[in-house]
Amino acid sequence: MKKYRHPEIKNVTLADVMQALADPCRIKIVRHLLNEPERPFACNEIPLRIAKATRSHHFDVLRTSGLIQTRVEGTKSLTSLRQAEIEKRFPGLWKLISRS
Amino acid sequence: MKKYRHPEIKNVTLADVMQALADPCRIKIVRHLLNEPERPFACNEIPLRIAKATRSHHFDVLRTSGLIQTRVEGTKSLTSLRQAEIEKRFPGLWKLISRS
DNA sequence: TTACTAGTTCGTTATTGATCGAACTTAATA
DNA sequence: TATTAAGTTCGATCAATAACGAACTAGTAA
Repeated sequence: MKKYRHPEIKNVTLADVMQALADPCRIKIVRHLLNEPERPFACNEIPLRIAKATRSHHFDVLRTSGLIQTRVEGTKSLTSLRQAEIEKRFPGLWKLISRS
Repeated sequence: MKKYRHPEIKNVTLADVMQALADPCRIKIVRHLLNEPERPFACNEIPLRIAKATRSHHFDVLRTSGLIQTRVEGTKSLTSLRQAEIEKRFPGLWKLISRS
C-alpha cells in the first residue's frame, strides 16, 4: 500500500503553490475538487484527457505542494483539498481559483 | 526606442499568471512594486542578485502575463503594476501576494 | 564626437517539466 | 487462484525555462 507524503503547510511557499497551479490540468483538478470540497475523489473520477501516468504525475505535484491530501481506501486513492490549512496560510487562494 | 507590448487582460488566464509568479525572483519583483504601487520603478532599482539579461527576462515574463506595464522615459524603462485591471480580472491576487 | 547608462537581444548551456507506454504493486473480486 | 482495477514507477522523448556573457541600441551627458 502506497504511503503518501504530505508536507507541512508552514514549509510551503507562495512560489511553490504558484508553480503547482501553473498548469491548466492541475487547475482543472483543483477546480473540480472545489466544486464539492467535502467529497474526496479518486484520481480518474476527474475528467482529463491525459494518460494515467501523466495524471498520477499531476496529482503528485499538487500533493507535494500541499494543496491536496490523499488517503488510500481499498484499491482507490481518495484525494481532497487541504482546504482549511491552505486557506489559513494563503488566505483568498481558493476563492481566487474558483472565481477567476 | 523599445516598443513594449502589453496583452489585453481579458486574454490572460489564471494559469498564465500562476506561471508568471512561479518563480521567486518574479515574486520579489511584484512584492517590491506592491510596496509602493503608485511609483514606477526602473528595472535595476529592484534589488536582485542576477545578471541584467536575466533581469530583463523576468520583467518580460511579467509583462507578457499582463501583471506589469512598462513605459520608456529617457534612458530608463519605468515599470508599474497593472493594479486595477488585474484586481478586476483576478480579485484578491494582489492581496494574496502581499500577505502570503 | 565620445563615453556612459539602461535595457534588449542573441546564442548557449543546463535544468526542469509534461507526456507517454510499459511494467509493476496492491487490493478486491470472480 | 486467476483476473481486474487503480495507481505508481521507470525510462525515454521533447519542449520550455532560467541563467549568463557578449554584443547591440537608444538616449543622455561630457
